[in-house]
Amino acid sequence: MPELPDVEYYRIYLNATALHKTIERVEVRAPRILEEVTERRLRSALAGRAFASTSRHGKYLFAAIDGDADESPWLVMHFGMTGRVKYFEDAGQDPEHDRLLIGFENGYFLAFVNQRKFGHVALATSPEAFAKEKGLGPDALSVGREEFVARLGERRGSAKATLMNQKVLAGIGNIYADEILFQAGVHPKTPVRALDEDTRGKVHSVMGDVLHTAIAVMRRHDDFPDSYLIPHRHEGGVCPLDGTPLETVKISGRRAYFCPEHQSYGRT
DNA sequence: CGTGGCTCCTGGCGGC
DNA sequence: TGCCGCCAGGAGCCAC
Repeated sequence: MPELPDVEYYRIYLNATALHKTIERVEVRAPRILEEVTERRLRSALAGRAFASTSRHGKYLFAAIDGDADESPWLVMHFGMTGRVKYFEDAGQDPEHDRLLIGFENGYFLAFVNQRKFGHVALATSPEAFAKEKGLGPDALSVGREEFVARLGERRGSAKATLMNQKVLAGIGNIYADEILFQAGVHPKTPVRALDEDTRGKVHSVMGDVLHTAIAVMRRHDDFPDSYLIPHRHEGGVCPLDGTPLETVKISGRRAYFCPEHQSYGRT
């Protein structure tokens, strides 16, 4: 699940559950999720401290660690293709695929759940420094139209591959790239260079609408509007506008769903 | 710089 | 039922 809207929802969830609670225990259940940090170091960075606030950049979730901060006062989480965070009280509620368990003094726990183990947990100096080191582009939710249009301008690849390139723009993955291009009326294989400025601006505004809507849908534990491509994004799915059968094509090794009637190359 | 292939993992599904 | 290959909301690495 974890593209920008999902991670933003997890961030809000952490704010509502795991802040300002002293950490007592840290248990790494799947060492391979640790990125450039040992269990020992993670434990010493967290034990006796508490999370003070959260932040997000693209698909990365950050939690600030309070106390006399050492050099790496931020916990970093990335979920890969599967995952979430879960706050719970009884050990019996420990979710499946719990790869990192943080126990608080109040008896509650926070689990980093990551079925496929493609996720990572790390420590960082700051979200900004981390994003810079990873070469991440600006966050898709806060990038302005000017910058968005300018960043696309330097590119040669397809619209979908470019939207999913975290170095161009951080936060968009396979599902939301499809949704954004559907709503913007752009065929996923359209070379970015073939998009005129109006169309790029349209993609930018649609992107903002889609991301905000997706976050709201998650907070309400609701479903996407039927006018969205997402509910129809499956084998045999049809365009919500007029029932045209959706088609698929591989881009960057991922399957792109699109409507052959409403998504075109060039102008829309 | 771009794309496609392969890889890391786990699990669900369809086909035989 | 059992086994097998394929696919899944990510991304790094490599060859071309």
